[in-house]
Amino acid sequence: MDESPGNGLVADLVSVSEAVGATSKRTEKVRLLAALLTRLAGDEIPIAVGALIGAARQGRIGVGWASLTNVRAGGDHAGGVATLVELDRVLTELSITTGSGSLGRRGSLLDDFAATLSTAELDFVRRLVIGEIRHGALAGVMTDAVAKAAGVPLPDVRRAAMLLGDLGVTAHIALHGGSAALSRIGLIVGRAIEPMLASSAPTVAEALVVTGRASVEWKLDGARIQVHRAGGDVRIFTRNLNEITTRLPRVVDAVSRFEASSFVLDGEAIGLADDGRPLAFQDTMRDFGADLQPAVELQAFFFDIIHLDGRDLLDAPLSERRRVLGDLVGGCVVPAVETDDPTEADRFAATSLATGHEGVVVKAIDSTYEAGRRGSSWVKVKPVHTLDLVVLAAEWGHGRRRGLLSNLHLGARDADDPTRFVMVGKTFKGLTDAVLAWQTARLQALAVRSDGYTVYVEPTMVVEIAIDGVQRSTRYPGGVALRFARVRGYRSDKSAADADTITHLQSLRPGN
DNA sequence: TCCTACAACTC
DNA sequence: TTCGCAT
DNA sequence: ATGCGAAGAGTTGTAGGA
Repeated sequence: MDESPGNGLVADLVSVSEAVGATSKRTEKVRLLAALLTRLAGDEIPIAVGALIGAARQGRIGVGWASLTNVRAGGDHAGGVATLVELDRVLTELSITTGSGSLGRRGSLLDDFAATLSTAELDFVRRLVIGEIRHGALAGVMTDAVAKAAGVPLPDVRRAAMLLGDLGVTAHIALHGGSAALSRIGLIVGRAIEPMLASSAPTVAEALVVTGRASVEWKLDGARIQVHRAGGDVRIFTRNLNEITTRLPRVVDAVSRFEASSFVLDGEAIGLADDGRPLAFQDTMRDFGADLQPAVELQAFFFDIIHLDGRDLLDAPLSERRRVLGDLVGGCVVPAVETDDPTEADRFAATSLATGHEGVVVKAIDSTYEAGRRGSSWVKVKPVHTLDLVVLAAEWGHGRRRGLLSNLHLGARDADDPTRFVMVGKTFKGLTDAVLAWQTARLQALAVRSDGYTVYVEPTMVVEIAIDGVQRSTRYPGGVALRFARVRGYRSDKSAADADTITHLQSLRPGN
């Protein structure tokens, strides 16, 4: 691909991105990127950071299943066709090689394009150029490089980037002001920071082993929200820092009455039925996703507070944050109990489930608010259901799963007709490389027909599938679909006649 | 104008 | 969102 | 321990073709 002679920045970006793409060693990437950062002028730093995050991983990226799947099956994760078209333009302006051909025709050359850069990278660069960039996915290598270039501790850079929501600006500050300048950065009410995330454990007892004494809290099955109020100005953000203030009038109204002048709250938006039980997730999302008419129904329940009246609470222990939270939000608090006793915690979790909620989150009682991180301080526990289902077909994988049959079509047995199976979902999760290789051979041997990307097989293989639950579906003929299905393992000891029935799955639907 | 495919978002 | 793999 | 890549279910909103 030819590169037009650009200015110094572009030339640097191109050469460094090529060098970075040529090595698979993370430390070497970091060294190269840091070296570039140290020789850039001030206002070049933010743009370079974003552009390089895209380029940094060039050459070791998958093919990008998303483009294909998006076009054919209506999936997502791709960033979309329009995004790719725009990015092609952006990258051309930056004289960064983007692979072969143009992207003028929808769906035509997406695979070639994605083979060169991942869609997530492209989206990151697009957002950089149109001014939406935030610290986010794929910033790991770059964060390391910024710390190295500035000669400051990595945690300082992470913290600042998290609070500013912008790694480019953070790099600028780090390179010019060092640790001292970074440490002066605080949370700004009105600007979203990355929410703290939770790991997961199979049981409450195991979660408690990780956390020690904990606040055990109901896990509500809604949408994560971060609510800022500065004086009378309320802003609400999603988990991915999208602003959705106007969609949640009831929440705006509620927090407007809290008696404080400024605060930042972390919580969940969810709809409740008249009897107080939570709406099905998809019904909460119907309101949450609707931009045109506001979701009057959805209300907020808060489980954390990270700022109050000029004081950042990020470094305060959870025990104190919960106290402050309770005083501020009153009844809008997520039910919680503080304990280190597995039996008591289990009882509390059972209450959550009995009320219709998802489970619990077990949070170390002394932990600070580690924004943007998925540490061990928060551990979620949800019940797992297991089913035996029949493999009806498998789709060829993309990227690192190219050449392997990956995504399984799962069917439940029709109790009345042993020759019929009702598809209830797909899964690609839980498969090790060894199982992937084995099933590729096995399923091809069982193939009855193939259309180039899906291989349909004799319905004889039984897989044990773990799910979080089932939901009503209009897509699948049985009216039921699996939620978060993953493979536990093949059950070669079982035949299709032993598989769970569609009737059984239907009985699992909420409301039955 | 209706309908479908796609995009962007939640989990 | 879950999970497996690489670092 | 952390980040990445594989790809699932649902929802609303919109561009564009019939």
